[in-house]
Amino acid sequence: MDYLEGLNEPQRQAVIFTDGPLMIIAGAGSGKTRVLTYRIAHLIYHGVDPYNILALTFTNKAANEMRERIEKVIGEDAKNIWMGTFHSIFAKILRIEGDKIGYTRDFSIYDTEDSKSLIKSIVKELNLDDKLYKASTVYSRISGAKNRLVSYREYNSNPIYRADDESYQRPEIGRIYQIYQERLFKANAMDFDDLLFNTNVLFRDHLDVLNKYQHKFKYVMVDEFQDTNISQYLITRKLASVYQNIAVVGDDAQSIYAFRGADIQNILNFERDYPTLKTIRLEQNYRSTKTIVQAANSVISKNQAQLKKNVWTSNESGDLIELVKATSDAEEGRMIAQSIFEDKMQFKYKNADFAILYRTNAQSRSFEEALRRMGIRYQVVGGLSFYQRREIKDLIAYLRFAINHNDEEAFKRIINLPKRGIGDTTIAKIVVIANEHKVSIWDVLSGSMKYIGGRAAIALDNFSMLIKTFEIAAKQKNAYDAALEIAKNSGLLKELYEDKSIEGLARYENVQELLNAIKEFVDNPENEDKTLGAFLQEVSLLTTLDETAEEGEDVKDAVTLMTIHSAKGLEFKNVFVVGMEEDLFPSQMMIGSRSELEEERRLFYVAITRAEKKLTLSYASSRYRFGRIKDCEPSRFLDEIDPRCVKQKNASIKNSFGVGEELGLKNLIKTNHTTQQTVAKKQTYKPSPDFKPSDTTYLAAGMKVEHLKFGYGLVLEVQGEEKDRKARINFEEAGEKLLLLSFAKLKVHD
DNA sequence: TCCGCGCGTATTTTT
DNA sequence: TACGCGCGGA
Repeated sequence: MDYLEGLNEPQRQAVIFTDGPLMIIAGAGSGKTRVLTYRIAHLIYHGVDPYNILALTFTNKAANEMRERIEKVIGEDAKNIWMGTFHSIFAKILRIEGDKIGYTRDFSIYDTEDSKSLIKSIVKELNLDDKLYKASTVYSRISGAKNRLVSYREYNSNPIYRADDESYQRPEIGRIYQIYQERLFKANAMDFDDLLFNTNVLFRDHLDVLNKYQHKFKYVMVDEFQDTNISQYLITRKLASVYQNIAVVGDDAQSIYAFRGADIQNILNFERDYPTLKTIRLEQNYRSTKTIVQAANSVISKNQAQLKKNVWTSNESGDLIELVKATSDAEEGRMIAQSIFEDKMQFKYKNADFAILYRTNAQSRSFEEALRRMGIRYQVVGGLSFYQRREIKDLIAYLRFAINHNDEEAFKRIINLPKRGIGDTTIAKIVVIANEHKVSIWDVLSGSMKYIGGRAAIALDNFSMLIKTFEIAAKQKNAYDAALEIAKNSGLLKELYEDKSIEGLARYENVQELLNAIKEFVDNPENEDKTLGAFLQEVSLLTTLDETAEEGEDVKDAVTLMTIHSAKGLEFKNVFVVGMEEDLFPSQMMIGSRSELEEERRLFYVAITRAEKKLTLSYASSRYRFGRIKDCEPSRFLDEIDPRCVKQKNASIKNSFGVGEELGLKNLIKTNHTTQQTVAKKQTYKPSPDFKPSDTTYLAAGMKVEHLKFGYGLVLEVQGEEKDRKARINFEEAGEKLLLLSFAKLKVHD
């Protein structure tokens, strides 16, 4: 059993303790994946049928990686392990067993966009105020309920929920929830949360089914246990209740998905539910330098809610953490890019040894620009997924509708695409009629003469005939041939082809790329089922993170840019955690309560612990956000790091003069904050009530800011020694340009 | 029904 | 900024 060699004692324990409940508390960098991999290999090596193993991971990527690693140890058998995300595994089971709860195997999976769109239509139909009942608010409320296994019936019968909603002036959420659920069901569709919720229902109401899977999954493993919600926890508990061979691996310090219903409470419940539980702590960090581990520990120790553990390392001390202060987001980008460039030169690093981590996707821009300018290759992970692009969603909607004629959201997307002269009025009418007559959308469509009549009926009739041919294609042909036929005959491909704009060209190529992906799916010998339905199943649960994993063939040497959330589970030699500013990180929306702040702190902990050798933290003293410049304070998290781990590196310019104060411009920009909207609209500057003439600011050396105009940029008309001088300052680069101005000033004095 | 314009407003993380 | 929505004209 050579795979046991090289493991430390707790790791070895975690691998060989196979029978009975086990909880592995795995600190960052403690070799968790290795342990999980060997554990599964160990089971199979000792005669356990891979088919009896269920391994639940957080991302598809994690599952695939683990499968590959297990394959290296035990070979082909690894293919038969049931390994995947909660959502994909239970979607698979629901495909098989869904008929018992009223779904067919072709049910659609609504993504968040579909769900919100459905909520939007319901709010409209109920004539509710869509400002009050914003789709995102309603969605998160419903989602939260489902993750706690609260059905709409309970929601509506329990006065607590209603009282809560009423306190926010939204008493109708329960009603929307009910209609939303009914509409999903009618559409033969489930949203993400339903995949878990309905699995719970299935196992609760159909003991024979539960029994079948309880006996099938003799060994259950859950990775990233700290990120599971109640709904997921209950599923695993049920599944493991016969054999009790359940092993969970997690780190409470890395729980960063509470916003999605993840509950650290699960760890505590786990101890309560399994009195014979064995707990193993993996505390030795193999990844990072002493400095980084120490910094991470010092930060996380500020949290009250945590399990005690002592992460340590025998690695070398390594470099101090560098703290970079920049004056603007643009400068931050340049400084980081410069730093990467220098480190590459000095230490012969590859691009791929660097990662830039940020709190929000929108922050990637300044780094992209700076890296591009320096000719450093980079890849941005996350953001808008390929499968979320409009044209891709459009074609997929056609494919979905060909298979599931009741898919309301797919229907709404494609019915008038390309234009068929069927407008919003008709679409709304169809939906309303379907609901009033208690028939499906498809019934209304195919019987349009009866239900609608008139001119629209002809168009609808043609459409339903078209869909029927697609249905036949989907049934008789393989996924690729069917998709190609649909893309062509729907007119979608033609319309995109005729759009010769740059975006249009890109969209056409994207659709081609989707078709290629379907072709690959069909050609892949590992896929037995080559139907369109099978492809859609694969695709509906893919995320942005999975895409980069699949592009593995042409791995380019690139700096990685991504959010901290996406970085979980990854490691890089050099990590930059950027935008370390109060309100940005921790995010201003998150610091309402202690627990929210603590989640942000865990996020910071995750960021720090991605680094192996060198960690750099940066922040800007002013930042361009949402079309305006904002003064920024350094993040409180910076003060929480053990000061012995940090050394400062200032922007060279920033030292000489503070942008705002020195030039008096801070006031002006601040004043402008209060009148932002007006300014943007009228394109002229309107002083706010507290803007007194005395606020007119002297730049220096007789340059007087006489007049301010805000439009696309900030226009300063400067009067003084150089009477006619005007400086046009683009908002985006204001920080930088203002500095240039002050340089100019100095030169005058010379 | 469709299209374009202008306005207002939202800004987190992802299965 | 950038996106979505509503309104008005064709």
